[in-house]
Amino acid sequence: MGTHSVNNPWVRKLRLFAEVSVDDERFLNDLVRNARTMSARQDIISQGDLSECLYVIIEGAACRYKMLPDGRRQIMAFLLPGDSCDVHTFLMKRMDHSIATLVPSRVAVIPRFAILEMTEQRPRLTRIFWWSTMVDEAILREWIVVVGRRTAYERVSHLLWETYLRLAAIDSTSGSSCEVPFNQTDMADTLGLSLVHVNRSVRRLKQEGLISLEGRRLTILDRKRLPAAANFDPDYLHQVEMPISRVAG
Amino acid sequence: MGTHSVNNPWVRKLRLFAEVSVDDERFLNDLVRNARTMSARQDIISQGDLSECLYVIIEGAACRYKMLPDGRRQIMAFLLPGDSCDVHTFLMKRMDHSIATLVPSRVAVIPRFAILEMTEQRPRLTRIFWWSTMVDEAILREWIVVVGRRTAYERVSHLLWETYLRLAAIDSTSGSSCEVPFNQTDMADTLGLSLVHVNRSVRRLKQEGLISLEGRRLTILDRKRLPAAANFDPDYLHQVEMPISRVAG
DNA sequence: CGGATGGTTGAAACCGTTCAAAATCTGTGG
DNA sequence: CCACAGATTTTGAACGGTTTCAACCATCCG
Repeated sequence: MGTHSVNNPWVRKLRLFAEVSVDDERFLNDLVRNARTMSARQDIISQGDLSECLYVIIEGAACRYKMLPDGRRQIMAFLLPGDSCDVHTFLMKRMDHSIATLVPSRVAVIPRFAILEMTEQRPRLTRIFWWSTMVDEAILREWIVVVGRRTAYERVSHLLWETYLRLAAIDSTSGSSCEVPFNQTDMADTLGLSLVHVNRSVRRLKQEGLISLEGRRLTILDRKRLPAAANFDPDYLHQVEMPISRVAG
Repeated sequence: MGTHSVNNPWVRKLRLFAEVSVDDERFLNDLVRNARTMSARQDIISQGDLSECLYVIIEGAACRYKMLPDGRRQIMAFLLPGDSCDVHTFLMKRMDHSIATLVPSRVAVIPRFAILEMTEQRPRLTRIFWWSTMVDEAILREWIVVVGRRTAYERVSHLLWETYLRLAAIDSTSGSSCEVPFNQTDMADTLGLSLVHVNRSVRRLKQEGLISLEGRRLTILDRKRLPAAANFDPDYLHQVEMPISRVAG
């Protein structure tokens, strides 16, 4: 009935980087027990809040975003099951951005003292945790290249391929298909484009036979040409090379 | 002759976040002794390199950047005296981006074992260090909003004001003037704009009496209207509020 | 003084936006 | 099973911010 160890997406995510001991796993499972159920499009934390807990996505998906005074929105990250708002963040007094669910989700709320306990008593686990935040940062850097120096067509290809790879790493794909956590409006606010132009770029990708996308169901039709269209750098996701060969029995 | 403690910009930078003990200061001063002198426009580390050391800018300035196969460049961060490529980075095997000097610089090269020693024996210092990487990340996130959702005019204003504030925090301004570490081509590659359009936005800022910019000499002529033009969020730099009141005697 | 680097300007072309409307899909309640 | 509202996707047409191309100018420095 309760959460099974193997079903704890946090553990599964961290396993992408290194072995997690049975004891560490128990520790993480305890932390995850009281997960909060949230509906779609709800703030987990809002800009200006004091962040006193660490949030980990157990099920569903969320995004980090910022609003400009006139209503323009920019999404700066997607959080998938096993992802957390970085350890750092909650050490800072005030949030300088918001995090909101994109779909109905379950979010574990981990009190500050538990993390402090971890950093003091579980150095190995802490290091694995660090590693995962490094990858988050690498993604952030790559996104700057995406919005700063890529065309609309490249941007859309890039986001779709990256998302597919990230979902694949946590076993959330079936074959060449997956359920992306965003709609086209979200894509626009992520890529620094207008909704209309995102739609046209998607259309072109469909017409060229690289993808199919119906609602949130994405299917990769050409695993070579899609990343090529994005000018995709195969290196920045670091971890993704392992998980593919990882394939638990 | 040698580097004086008070002149160690690394210590000065970390002092923006919290007290640094005399002993910790000595430790940092030792690390900084053998700084490497570099000319302008030279890679400190290149994409693909194994990063085995931590680099700290002692004098001058550098930038983190990434190239696309066809030569497009995107700058993802400016590193000022006291800044380091994050602790994280050098724990990763391969660099997924490059770091290069922008002007003649001195760069401290700190071996891996020294950092490991620090993280194990100097928890307080390690925490301060962490804090500073948090701010770097916050800047990174803000830059995504800059390139993703702001107009050219806003972007240029934003970069100039942010740079002025960061230089002010490390006592590298004289009154309303400072020496920015980049030229207009660098600005273009930072803001996701063409050189020509950066130039026009700068011209407009001059005409409107918000700034003066001759070569790299920037003077803020209107401390209210410049950040307003940028839609500047006063919060994301977190640390800057302290340093201003800090004013060492 | 000549060569290099960085800044400035004009005109035309283009990529992406904006505005506006229609089509499709989903869930809800009658 | 249908009607209806709300959200999301799709399409067309006109506009405009930004880029590109192509000069020209200024400054620095050996």
